[in-house]
Amino acid sequence: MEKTSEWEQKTLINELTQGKDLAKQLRTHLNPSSSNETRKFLVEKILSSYEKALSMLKWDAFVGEARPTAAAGGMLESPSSLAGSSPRSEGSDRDSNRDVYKKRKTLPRWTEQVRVCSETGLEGHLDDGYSWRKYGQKDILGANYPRGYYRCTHRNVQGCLATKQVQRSDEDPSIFEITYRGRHTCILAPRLIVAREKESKQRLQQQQHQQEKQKQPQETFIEFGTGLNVKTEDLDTGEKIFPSFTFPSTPVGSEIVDDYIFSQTMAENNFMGSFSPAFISPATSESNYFQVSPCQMNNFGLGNNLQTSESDLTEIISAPTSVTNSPMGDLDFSLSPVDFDSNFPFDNPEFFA
DNA sequence: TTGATTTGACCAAG
DNA sequence: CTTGGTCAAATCAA
Repeated sequence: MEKTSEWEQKTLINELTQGKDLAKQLRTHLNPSSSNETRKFLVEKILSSYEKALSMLKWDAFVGEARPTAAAGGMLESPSSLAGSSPRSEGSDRDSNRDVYKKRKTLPRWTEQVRVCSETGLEGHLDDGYSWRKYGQKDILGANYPRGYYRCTHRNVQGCLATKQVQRSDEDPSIFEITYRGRHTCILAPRLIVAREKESKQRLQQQQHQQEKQKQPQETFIEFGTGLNVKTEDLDTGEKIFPSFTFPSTPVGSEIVDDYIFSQTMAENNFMGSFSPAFISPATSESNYFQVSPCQMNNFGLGNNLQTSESDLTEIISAPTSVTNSPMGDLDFSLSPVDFDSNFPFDNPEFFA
């Protein structure tokens, strides 16, 4: 269990650190010789990083709140706090998989409203790094556009229960409202994220090279531009969403470590000190909602997000226990379950080897 | 052939 | 009843 939060912390820290590094990058690009595109791109990436981090924090804060034992530790969740009793256990009466309907409801849910500035930028945030598989589409009453239903590609293999809904906004078709449900418990996903990040950074790198050498700004690079709203809607159930299957600690590592301009992260591990006290007790299920409009378009009136916290903690998510025994699960133990602390060797390539 | 998408049916909740 | 969410067979694509 704890390893999940470990992973999340790493990802979180990764995002924050990345944001910091990107900000540094941005600072160096404030001189007039740098192109506007570069700066825009950096801003996008920074916002994206912080947005991800905040999303995670909201989730973690919720978990901490819902489970008093962990509250003190907040997202830093001491391993012992959740150790003992896993709420699942019986799972005997789910003969039909029909009661996924019930269980779905208990998953955490949050919404991102993604504005797409250009057609190609569309993929910037709609493709969030996870691999999704569409499993349905439905016309929604009062909506001009159908809602698409996606679930994690690795659901069957790894029991990842994450799903998302994508709905195009009526008024502004460039806005997509993406509702996420559940956290990814799959292993591949984080790698994909990293891969993507790396990808985009490399693109930035290329971009910079191009600009420096041939002064040839390219539209494509800035089309990441999205306006992004995130609200945490339903943080119901403090139950263990991640039954017994957790991530290995690896994913954030291997690819990040290698290259590029953002002397990636973790090297200067003063991060812990900076964020732990501040984030321990964020206002949980309140309108944790932020909005940015990097495209400098007008803000759209999405500011009032009613939080309908329907927390029926009675529902227990019992993901297939079999997942625990999956081969992937072994990875779980291949890496030391160290308590995550500020000395976590992110910057040590060997750790991820 | 395998994996993803489409799409109508089905189910639960309200 | 209606509606939103999911399933699963058919279909498409690599």
